[in-house]
Amino acid sequence: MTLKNKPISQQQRHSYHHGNLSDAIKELAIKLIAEHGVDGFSIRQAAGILGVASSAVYRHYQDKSALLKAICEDGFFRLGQQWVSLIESGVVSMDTTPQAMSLARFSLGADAYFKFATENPVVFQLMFGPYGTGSQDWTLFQTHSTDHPFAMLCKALDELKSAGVISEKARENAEYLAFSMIHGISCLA
Amino acid sequence: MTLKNKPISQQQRHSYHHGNLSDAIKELAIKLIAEHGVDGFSIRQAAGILGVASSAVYRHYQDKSALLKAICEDGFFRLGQQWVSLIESGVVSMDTTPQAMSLARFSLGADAYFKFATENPVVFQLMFGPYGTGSQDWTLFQTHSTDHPFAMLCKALDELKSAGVISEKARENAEYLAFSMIHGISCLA
DNA sequence: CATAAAATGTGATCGATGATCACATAAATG
DNA sequence: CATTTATGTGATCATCGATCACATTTTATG
Repeated sequence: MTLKNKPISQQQRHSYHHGNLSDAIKELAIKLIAEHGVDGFSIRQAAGILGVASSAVYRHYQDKSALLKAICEDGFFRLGQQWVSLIESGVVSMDTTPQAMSLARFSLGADAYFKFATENPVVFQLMFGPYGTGSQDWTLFQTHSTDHPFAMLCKALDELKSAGVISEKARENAEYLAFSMIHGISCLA
Repeated sequence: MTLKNKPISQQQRHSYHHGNLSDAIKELAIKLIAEHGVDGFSIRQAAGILGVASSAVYRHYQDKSALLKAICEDGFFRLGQQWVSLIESGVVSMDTTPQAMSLARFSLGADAYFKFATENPVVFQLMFGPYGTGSQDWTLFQTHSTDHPFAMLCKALDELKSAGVISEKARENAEYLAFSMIHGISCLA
């Protein structure tokens, strides 16, 4: 969803319209889930804290699971962003050979992934839980946005192949193996 | 919990006492969760299917989460069992060197883990979800039973070190890395 | 600017759920 | 056989997710 226009910090007093309920409830949900667990989280309670009727939430999300899924989408988006910004931060600018470049880029992906998992444990668990990729549909993975972590991983692997760091054979379906390893490591962090 | 005495298949008609509600509800829960998801599962519905009052379930489990946690414990127990039986199946008996032995044993652990994940997707997801190791307490990991998968992994790694396959340095905290990798790979299967 | 349309929030309400209770019945024990 | 313990029943409560007609605010349109 990529953050709306209005400032979040502004605790606007009761003016019938909340102004940014769509984002505020996602933010609050993450906090509440961290405290009371996923199934300890209720839309009613969250709405109450925000000083809003629970039914108002359903203007923005069809469902409780839709809200949680939206949080997951945010997570994938932010993870991709952090990966990009890590690459663009110029850490690899000193390297010269394409081999070293592609390797560094790949490694930065793992770093971003790991960092995200440790800094956003709730969202991370949600992303790969029943509401994220663990859900029935894999739409969260099938996005073709170039910013999507999975797409970026594929690109990083392609670069590794082009640079000759890994063989054509090793490249085949390597995204699943690489993703699994990075994910597994991040899981227990 | 390791399976009670009575046969499960026997669909005993209404005799006030169910006879094996404790196990039957776990078994049914796994099926229902596979169909309707974790939060689509309700104790009432499950009890109804078993022809029993929902309150009866609370004689065996304090809580809904207690029921799910029990399913996770079963999962860890069975996973450990399958690992052991895989080792004892004699697949490695032909190898002679301790190096090859320890390596084979380690590899069998990964096999068992992967096999379990693919054959029991619901339980596996539960085991590492909010009710398993993802929950607040890590008691499911802190068990000192030698049959526990994590304990067995540590043993397998110790064997690798003793056999000289890996160095003392590489052994340090390797259980976390190894477990993470195996887990990550099994996750996406 | 006025007013219609769209977006957002309200309060009431429904059925289902998790959980607890006193009570009933079966099984185990001596 | 009698008593204790394990197990199941039905009623009940508060809470939840979700939907509804209606109210209010914002936005767009003539």
